[in-house]
Amino acid sequence: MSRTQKIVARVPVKTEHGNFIAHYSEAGLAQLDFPSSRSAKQSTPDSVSSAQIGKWHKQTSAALEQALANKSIAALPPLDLEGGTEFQRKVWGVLRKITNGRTITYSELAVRVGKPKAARAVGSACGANPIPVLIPCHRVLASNGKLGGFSGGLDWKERLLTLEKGTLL
DNA sequence: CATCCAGTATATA
DNA sequence: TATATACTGGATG
Repeated sequence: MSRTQKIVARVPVKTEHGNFIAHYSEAGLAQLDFPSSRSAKQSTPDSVSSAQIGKWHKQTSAALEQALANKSIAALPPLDLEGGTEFQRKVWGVLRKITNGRTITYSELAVRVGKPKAARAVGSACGANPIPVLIPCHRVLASNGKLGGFSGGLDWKERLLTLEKGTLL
């Protein structure tokens, strides 16, 4: 996928689970990365360069903390989903409707976007989700109860689910 | 129970 | 154009 988005700021978000990195474009929050490894190349994150981004970041931080504390998210900053196809945006839209602690299967998700046979494609769409946690891609399970996979590492998916469901399985 | 296969949207080589 | 995916349900051995 070609993210032609222009990231104007990368700001670290400190949480009890680590240092996430929020990427902002002119339109809003464009991407969120899990702590460590992957984006260890965070070349000196541009500091907050405008009041608007500062405001968005405040919302992002709050939302992330709430999500990681198993609380309902009060507000989200505008999301810049420019990089997604229509199909992917539909999938992400459905994901955002999944309430705290609830899970869904890839196939049901496929049904909800009008393509009951596209469970596999749904998996790809989830993987393309630029904003994990806030767009709960971790609440999607395979129909047989398996976790499937997760971009940020299966350990995260498990951790998040355990956190939300109290006890997984 | 282990494989295989088609159907589907995207990405990558 | 071919292959590989965060899949699934059905067919086959």
